[in-house]
Amino acid sequence: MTEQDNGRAKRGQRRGARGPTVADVARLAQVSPMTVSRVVNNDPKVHDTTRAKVEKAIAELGYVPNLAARSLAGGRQCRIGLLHSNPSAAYLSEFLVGSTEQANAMGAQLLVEHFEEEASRDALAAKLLSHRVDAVLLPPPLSDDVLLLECINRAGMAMAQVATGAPSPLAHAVTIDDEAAAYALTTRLVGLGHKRIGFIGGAPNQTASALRRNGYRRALDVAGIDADRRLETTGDFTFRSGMDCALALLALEERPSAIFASNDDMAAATIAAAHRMGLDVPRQLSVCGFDDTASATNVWPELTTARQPVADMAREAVRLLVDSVFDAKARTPRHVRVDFSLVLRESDASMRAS
Amino acid sequence: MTEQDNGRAKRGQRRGARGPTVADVARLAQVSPMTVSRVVNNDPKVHDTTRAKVEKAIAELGYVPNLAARSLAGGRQCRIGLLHSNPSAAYLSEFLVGSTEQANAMGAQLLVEHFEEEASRDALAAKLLSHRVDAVLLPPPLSDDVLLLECINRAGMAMAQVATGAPSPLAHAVTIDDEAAAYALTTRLVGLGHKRIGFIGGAPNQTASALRRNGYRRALDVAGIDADRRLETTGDFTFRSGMDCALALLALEERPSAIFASNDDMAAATIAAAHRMGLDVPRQLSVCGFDDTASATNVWPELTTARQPVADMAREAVRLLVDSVFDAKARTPRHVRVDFSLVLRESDASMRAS
DNA sequence: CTGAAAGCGCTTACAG
DNA sequence: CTGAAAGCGCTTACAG
Repeated sequence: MTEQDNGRAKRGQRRGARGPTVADVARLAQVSPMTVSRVVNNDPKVHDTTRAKVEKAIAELGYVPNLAARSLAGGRQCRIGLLHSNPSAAYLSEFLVGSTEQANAMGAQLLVEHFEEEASRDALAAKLLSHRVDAVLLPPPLSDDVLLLECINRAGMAMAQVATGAPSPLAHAVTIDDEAAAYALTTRLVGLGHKRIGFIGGAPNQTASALRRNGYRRALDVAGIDADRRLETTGDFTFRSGMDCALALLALEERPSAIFASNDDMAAATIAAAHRMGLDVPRQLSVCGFDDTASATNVWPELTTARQPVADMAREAVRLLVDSVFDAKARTPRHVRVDFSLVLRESDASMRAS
Repeated sequence: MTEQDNGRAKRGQRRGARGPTVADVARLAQVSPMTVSRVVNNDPKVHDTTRAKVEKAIAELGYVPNLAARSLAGGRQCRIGLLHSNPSAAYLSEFLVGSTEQANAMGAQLLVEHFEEEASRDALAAKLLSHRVDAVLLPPPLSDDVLLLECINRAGMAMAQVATGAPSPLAHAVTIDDEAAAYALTTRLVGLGHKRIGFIGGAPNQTASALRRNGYRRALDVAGIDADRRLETTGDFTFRSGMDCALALLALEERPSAIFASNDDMAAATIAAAHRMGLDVPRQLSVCGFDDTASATNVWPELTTARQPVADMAREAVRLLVDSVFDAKARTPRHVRVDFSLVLRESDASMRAS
């Protein structure tokens, strides 16, 4: 040992231990770093004996791969831009939880960006590109913005539309069967004896709105109830619009005995409107919502509604995007449909002696 | 050129262009990569002329630093664990938006983890550690979980408590002045002529609850109104608890003419309770909330409330954490207090001929 | 099925 | 104020 080797750090040398690396694991398992990498990445070609040795060493050292090194070496980095403009905080919250979770699990980076209707779509695409975004996640209502889809597609980024009623050939899509869910809920109201069932539609620029309306109409049709167009109103998914529609419906000469609102916020508003007019829910008016967000249980009585698994849908969409970024074969747009369910609470009841 | 240099890729060579690198910028600007790095990282020692040249080259090439390479080389990686158990989706949504935004801006990775009261704190700390989490972000009510704070502290991770009433010496804290906000709101009600003002407190295990109660009491005291303990109730920040408390208050012999609820969900429930009893809000009952989350505008009438800038508070907390991970000097716990504001809407009114 | 070499894009630690 | 060298921890592209 010369004096120079000693005492002070060598040139170019770095400080600080930062946990075990592939090299440490390789040494302990008596294999090459390459083999450790294979085990970590589930390469099926590794021999079982070797794999066991490596896994033992990994457990012993508490090895966790360094994501930064992995994405640098792999040349693969996946940045997903999550664009939101959704006025419903309850929806967005669930969506964010699901998507961040999945993005972390898959080693992707999530950039959350607010997008205003009035903003320029081209400027947005340019911004995403400058942030090196590979793929874009679109919750409603942006999942239905055709101009935006085209713009992002031109910029060469992959896309996933969540909860759209009109999956684009340019994008992945994750949806529930909105028509069937609305049909099921309306049929339930019919089953409870309701014949005059009011409808509050969602924003016309969201394609799912039309599907829900179709489901409502079909249920009435199947039940042999004559459609009365005066019972159909159109809101925009906000509480305020729900209030307006509900007041209009309740002011009708022949007042409906039940109202199906196309989301929970508007259903909550319907209950508020009923109370405002001195009507008891559900005794004098049954109300159903849609989505089963937090709003469904932040009213009294709590809402009977169709549950849309928002967090799961966000996870699935992230999975589709990450796969298409990392694997060219997964680039073909896929449409995944997940199950909805009916959640029965206290806002609806059967038509007895009214 | 030999035949071998040509035609096929050299050994060890990687594929695909992935955007300009420091080397590209350096070449164009005719400086070393090192200088480019300095400019990008705002090193003040770079000469202005040099800096200008480099910045021009950066703009020309549209250079964006590769975060993976940066954190690998820098040896600095910052992973922040966001632990949540908040039942309020409206609050969580804002919190998530703010924290993800800031984490991205600072090149930190955010891991979002749900934590149940019943779960083991030690197991949680172990899990965070195994995910290489450097710092933990705690929104309420976890920001008040002293056992959790101790546990995370023992594991050596930095922490930030958001919206706590009791900043720990072990953690950073970002708060508003809850006492002052509650005082301001109650004083407003007094100014409107109310003398019997009901109070719905938040969960007793959240320290901010006591502060809000103190503010309420002090306002009455300053106004010279005798405190009547029957007007004080305790909820747990959920809609349901707000409903129970409001019904109890409205069943009082001498009914209050105003109710101040410690968050918006409970205030919304108070309005529902009033309607349920046939009382007009605000004509027969004034109601105030706290937080100004989405719930404040998802009721009719919309709530007068104290605005807590949740997203900004989350951003500030992330900033404190990232700084303490990267800079030993920033490790000393800091307490940042941000401003609240009063948002006046339609749920309160002056006491006229009742 | 396994390994040796080179490289991903940046920054640290020096030395001028 | 600026630069040459080495290294961060992993994976790609080969070659056995």
